[in-house]
Amino acid sequence: MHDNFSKLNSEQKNAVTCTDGPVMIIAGPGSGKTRVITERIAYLIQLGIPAQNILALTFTNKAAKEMKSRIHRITENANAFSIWMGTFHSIFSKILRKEAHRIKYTQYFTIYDNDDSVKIIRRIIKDLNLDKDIYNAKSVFARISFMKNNLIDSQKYNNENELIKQDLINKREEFKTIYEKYCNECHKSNAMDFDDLLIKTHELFKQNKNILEHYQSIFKYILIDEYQDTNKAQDTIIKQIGRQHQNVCIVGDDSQSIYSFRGANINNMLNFKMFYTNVKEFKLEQNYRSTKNIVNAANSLIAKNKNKIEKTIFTENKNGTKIKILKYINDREEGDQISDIISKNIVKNNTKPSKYAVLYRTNSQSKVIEDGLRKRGINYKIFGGLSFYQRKEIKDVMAYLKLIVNNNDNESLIRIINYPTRGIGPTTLDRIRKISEQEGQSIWKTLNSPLIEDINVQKKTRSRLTDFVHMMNQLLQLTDNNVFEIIEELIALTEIIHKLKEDPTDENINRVNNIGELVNSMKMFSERKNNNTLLDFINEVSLDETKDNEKTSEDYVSLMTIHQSKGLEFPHVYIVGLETGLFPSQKSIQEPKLVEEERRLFYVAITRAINEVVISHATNRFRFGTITQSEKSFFIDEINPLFIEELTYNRGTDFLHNKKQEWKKRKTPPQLKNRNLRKITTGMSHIMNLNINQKIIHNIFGEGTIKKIDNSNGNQKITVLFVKNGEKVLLTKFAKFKIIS
DNA sequence: GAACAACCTCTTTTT
DNA sequence: GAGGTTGTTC
Ligand SMILES: Nc1ncnc2c1ncn2[C@@H]1O[C@H](COP(=O)(O)OP(=O)(O)OP(=O)(O)O)[C@@H](O)[C@H]1O
Repeated sequence: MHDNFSKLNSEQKNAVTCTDGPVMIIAGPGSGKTRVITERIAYLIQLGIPAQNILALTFTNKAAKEMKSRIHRITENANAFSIWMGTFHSIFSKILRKEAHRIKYTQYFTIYDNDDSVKIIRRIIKDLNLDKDIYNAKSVFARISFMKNNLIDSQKYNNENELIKQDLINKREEFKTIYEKYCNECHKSNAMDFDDLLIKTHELFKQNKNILEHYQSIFKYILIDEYQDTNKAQDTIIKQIGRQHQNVCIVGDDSQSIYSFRGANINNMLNFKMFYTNVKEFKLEQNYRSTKNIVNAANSLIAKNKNKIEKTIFTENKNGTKIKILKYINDREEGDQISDIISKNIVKNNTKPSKYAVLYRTNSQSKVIEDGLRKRGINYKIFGGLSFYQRKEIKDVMAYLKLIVNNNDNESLIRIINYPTRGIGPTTLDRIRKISEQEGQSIWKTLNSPLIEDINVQKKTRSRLTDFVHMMNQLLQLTDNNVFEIIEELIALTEIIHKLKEDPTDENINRVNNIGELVNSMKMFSERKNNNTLLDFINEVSLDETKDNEKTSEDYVSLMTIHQSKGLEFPHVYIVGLETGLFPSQKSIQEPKLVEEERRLFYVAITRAINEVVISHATNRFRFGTITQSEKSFFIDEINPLFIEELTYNRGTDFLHNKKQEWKKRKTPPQLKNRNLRKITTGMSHIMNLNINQKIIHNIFGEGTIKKIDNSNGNQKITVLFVKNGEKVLLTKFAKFKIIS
């Protein structure tokens, strides 16, 4: 009855057609999990299930986009487009806008990004006169975020003895106060951070039975991709909705769990069977994506992880070529040469740029690749990173726009009250904030009221304040105009561009251009038929959902972090920067658990490839304004040497025309095998002469006392209680520390 | 009190 | 390489 079924194997078919009741698919990369989800959606619609009753969730916007286009490919049914599909955050934000009044927000609430959140927390810490080194704003925020994602609010925190103990050890007695103040500040500003989008949804459903029932009756069929990366908040909301109809289909792979830093927990997936009744479980073992060599290499890598569900992953695809390991003298050379190889292969094999992807651990690595590709005139697109909308000048303009929609947004007001500079400095601002705090109202309310007369400032400053209020009031009138008119008026009234042009440094010219681009995109936005209000615009920007300019060509080399590449596939994959300290990250190296997660990340990277994987590393890298030396990542040596070949590059020769001579095989695989095995064993038997209660000083965690020493399997682990950072498990092989007693 | 320049600090990964 | 913080000048 359905053409595409011919393209499914029998297990996949079963998973697709088993539409009633809870279904769980745990399977390896490239085994068709996403395909099963998309086919299932098409199948449900074909069965006559109204599209509005289907909820399909993903973690990233890119995954959502990918799934939409896959559905587009397999069904002509126009209905398919009215399913609820998107990231958790975007779907929940829609629900929250609609129901905001029930949880004491208005539908115009602002969404704060991480920078906004950290700034607010920094301000709170300063207001409380706390030590900014002990209360590092970023780590306090990370901790708040972690708790929110685990549904621990500031009240529940009181019962979390373990967490309280950690904070005491870290000398952060006031953590709870900050947490409370932060939540208050957001609420008073009618603003939610990313995590609030989850926990407020949870709260909404918990407190309003009828609302929950309403959404249960809408979302009769729920499908979620990459379930291994759900956190507690997300898992709980799905349970709230899903328990009614039990038609929940989850798909995931524990070996691809790479988001534990934002609270993801694979136990959510593993416990699925306990919450729902009669869970049907499907296993997909055949990889349809990659060559045998790639599958084998990936298998040999992930075998090094102790923590995993055993799975067999095999493929019937052709053998393919070995993974190439390339070594360069520095990062510039790496970027340049990788670009060169891609550029030449595009010509040589007559392939499209879109068949190539360059993947990396950190966003900052994109720079050198970008330069190389641009130099050669190759189309490329960088995903993520410091996006356009995170640039200072754009955030400044956006802050005005957010204020127009939600004038209680303190954070945005503080951002722009003196931008462009208009003589309202920190002291004045502090006074206004104090009064607002006393009155229990937003800063704007204070400014826009007779209270402005009570602020203890000089005449001059007061008139600056009233000028500002006057200007803002003019802007606020524009709320319902079209977004293009708003931005034009905003630029005219604030003189932002005018002031930047007065001092035409390169940087400022760039800023003017960027603002120009923002104006352009708002112009395009304003020409939409619907969903074209300022609130819509801000919402899309905040959730990073901005539709790409249709104008840009589709044919480009993709540059992205491995995190973003999850769920995607490319014929040719280049993984750059495989250096210990970068990948795995310096911050992970010390804790075995984190190393395992990084290893999974590498696993994800390799398994994105259809035909070819090329891995590179550089001996010198420009980081932190200085050149740092780095060694080849030990992850490379964990791949069975049978599946890789290491090559070293001779500068100044031409790769394309005379491959054999340019790329000299540095080691033949058998030699390599022995060499590496020896290396790993010597590396492992790294046992230092240490004693319990010895004091050490660590390069990152500072002073601490050794509490436990574990010499089993030659890989010495020590448990250290740090004065400032609490207890950590370190591998002495990697940890940088000195013994001080 | 505000503005600007000079220093310091920190960069994992995402919504 | 961009934020915040500190120091100096107006
Ligand atoms: N039965 C099949 N026959 C042929 N090709 C298939 C089959 N099932 C899936 N594929 C193809 O295999 C590739 C991988 O599928 P898909 O992306 O759904 O896998 P996945 O399990 O979601 O992978 P990952 O977990 O790595 O994201 C896709 O190109 C898909 O079209």
